[in-house]
Amino acid sequence: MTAEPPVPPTSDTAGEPASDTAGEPAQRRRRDAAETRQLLLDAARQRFARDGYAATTVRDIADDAGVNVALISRYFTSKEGLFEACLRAAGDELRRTTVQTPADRVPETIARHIADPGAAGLSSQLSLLLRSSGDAAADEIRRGVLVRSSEQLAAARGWRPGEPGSEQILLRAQMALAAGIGVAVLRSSIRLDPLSSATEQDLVGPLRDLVDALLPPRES
Amino acid sequence: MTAEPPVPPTSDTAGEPASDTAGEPAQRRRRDAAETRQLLLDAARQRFARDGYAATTVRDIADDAGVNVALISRYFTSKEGLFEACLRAAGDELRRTTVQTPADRVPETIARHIADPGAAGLSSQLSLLLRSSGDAAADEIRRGVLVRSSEQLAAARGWRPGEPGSEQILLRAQMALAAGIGVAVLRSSIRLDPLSSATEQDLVGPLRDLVDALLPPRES
DNA sequence: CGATTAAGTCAACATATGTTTACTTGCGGA
DNA sequence: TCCGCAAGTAAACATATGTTGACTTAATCG
Repeated sequence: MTAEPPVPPTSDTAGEPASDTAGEPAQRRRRDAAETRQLLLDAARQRFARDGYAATTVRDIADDAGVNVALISRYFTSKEGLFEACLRAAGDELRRTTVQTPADRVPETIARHIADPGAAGLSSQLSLLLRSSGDAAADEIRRGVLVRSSEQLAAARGWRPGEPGSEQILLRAQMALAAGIGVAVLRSSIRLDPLSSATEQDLVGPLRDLVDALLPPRES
Repeated sequence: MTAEPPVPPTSDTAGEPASDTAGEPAQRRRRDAAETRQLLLDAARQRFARDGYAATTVRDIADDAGVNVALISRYFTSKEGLFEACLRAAGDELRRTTVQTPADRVPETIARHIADPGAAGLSSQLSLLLRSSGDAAADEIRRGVLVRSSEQLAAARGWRPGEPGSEQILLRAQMALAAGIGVAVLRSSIRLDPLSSATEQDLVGPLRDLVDALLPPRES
């Protein structure tokens, strides 16, 4: 329950990039634990983000990935373990996406990634962040990701930890994050029109207005 | 599958108000189909909103309501049917809450209701709206509720159906709705601090900024 | 008061699902 | 080339869950 058993070399982003949609990638090496692990991770993230944790079965994930169900238990201990791995990956991806953006460019960056309809995009990662498995460990991971993300966003707009008046800024950053997540879900999972068919061009303006209103670039 | 069988007089908001939290309401008439139906509806909405559809079992709901499991099938045909009834109720409640607010007061109204932590509050109804059962009928109901709500909000800010340039306004209204839902979920389900411990006072300012930025009170 | 009917209970069933165990197969080094 | 071991497979198991049907109990009406 504590030790992750045979776990392959944990190389993120395996050699063969997972094909975007159905159909295995041209030809894959017939036996490659790292790649198989990654295939499972990608399939799981997509399912979990779109359908939620409980509605997703391990057989669904295994079929999507084109591998055997038992490998989920082997590589991730359990369905819970796989979910936690997805959350961790989402956290990494989120950090990788938004870190080192010039601070005043943050809203556009977010907007551009939210607009991306791809299954591997940030939109999918954001949706994942409000899925819950009921497991305490997973909840803790998700909370950590959300806290870090909102702090990062808040820091770009003048928030400093502990500084008395600036707690407001963190609160507003969390609301901006919540808004982004809400938009992502209504777009990709619920498919509400015209929101879901809006292009990046359509979204970037309103999203900038939203973020700037919550987190004014200058003083609060 | 099409006819809702014995269905009692469908009196909404039964005589005995459902107790807010655990513990049956003082004394209830021992056999009252309408009240039982309402108890189930309340318990189900709460569970569905907090935990999602698949993660909620009919036995959970029945236990919360203090009634027998079989009554769910009797009164709502199936778990799906109960979920659809919850969505319909959320739609009614949402309409009832936001209709006939002076248009410029909409953000405060929404803010005040989102801030309400009560299980019966609008916050719970909003959270419910992004839960999915995978069933097409339920999806259609939810889409209808979301469309009506966003159109109502958009209309308060100058949107007129079909009018060419005003499609923008509808899009922005949907983003505002998405933001509200995101905030509600992060507050009540995910419990992200400091967002989840913020008071109505803390929320109303940022929320007004958010709505006004997306939907300027005057011209677009 | 007695019978009729609706409201509620109980137990069982069929199935879906997470997980494990024993087995097979292909890869890589000696 | 051959052997050992990791990678993958298949089938079975235990359990949880939605639903049903037969039964019991309390209201209501004559």
